[in-house]
Amino acid sequence: MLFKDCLCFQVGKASRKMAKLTRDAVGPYGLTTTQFFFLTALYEEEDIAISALARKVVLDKATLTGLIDRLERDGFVTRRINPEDRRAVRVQLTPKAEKLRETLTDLYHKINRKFLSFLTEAEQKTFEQIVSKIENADLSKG
Amino acid sequence: MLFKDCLCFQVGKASRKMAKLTRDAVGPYGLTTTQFFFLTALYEEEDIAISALARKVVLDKATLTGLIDRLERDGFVTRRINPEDRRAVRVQLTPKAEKLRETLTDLYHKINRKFLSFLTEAEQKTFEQIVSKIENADLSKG
DNA sequence: TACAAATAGTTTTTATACAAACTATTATAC
DNA sequence: GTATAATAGTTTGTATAAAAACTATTTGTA
Repeated sequence: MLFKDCLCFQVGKASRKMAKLTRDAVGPYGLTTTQFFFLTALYEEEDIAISALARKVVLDKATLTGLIDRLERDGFVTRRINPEDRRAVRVQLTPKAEKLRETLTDLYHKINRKFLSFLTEAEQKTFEQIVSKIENADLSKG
Repeated sequence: MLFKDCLCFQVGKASRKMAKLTRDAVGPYGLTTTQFFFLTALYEEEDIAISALARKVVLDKATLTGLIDRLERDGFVTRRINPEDRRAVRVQLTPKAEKLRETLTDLYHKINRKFLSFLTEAEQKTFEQIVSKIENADLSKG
């Protein structure tokens, strides 16, 4: 089996390619791919805890600390401590981010439609199955 | 369309998951996922130029500089300037890496077999099509 | 042959990404 | 009611990952 046929490598390669295409599309708004997706998740559900966001975007909470730091620095989001649980920090969209809501949401849908347009319906379905199988994968067993 | 259905996000999520599972498997050998795949590529074809390796693993040459730096530091590879073209640098495996060749190659095949075992033959085939389509994707057109 | 263009790698800078250790707060157990 | 465990985020350290600018070398060309 050759290196290029490795499933993990192929997924990584595809991921980098898609991230790059996305970055090219969202760069003009001063955003990286990850920042763009994070904002999209926030547009969907605002003022929620960092831990909830970490689960939603499937990234480590330590990764979110830095991500939110930079988005806060660039004026897209704010942090507010939840007075009912002072350990928990909630993230809010700033007016700057609200002003971009429609534009970025449209762009998000446009990018995704574009990616999906490369695949047939059957491929889309199969792909979701594959992702869900990988999600639940466990190398240690068997 | 909800955030979780985004194709790019799903591929990224799958990629991170597979990289993590791989890391858990190769960590005991003092290697990261990327280092492991890079070594695997070298086991397949040694003493080739960095630019050729960059094409093979589909990473930027700047990324390889750091990757090779660390593998050199940890005694897995060496750099040698090609006397026929003194711009070009070739990468060699050290005795330490050679000693691990069979073990790591076996592990590589084992991990990949495991990942593939989660998918049906049809899914494997479809998956390759999808990756190849993404590879050639272009968001700007259309 | 001299000089521009191309190529190969590195450096610098920035942004993920995560493990492990840490602080602060809240929940639980006794 | 206090010690302990659990939870929420941050900090620290390390490793990707790539864009842009840079150096060195080679190639192409006039």
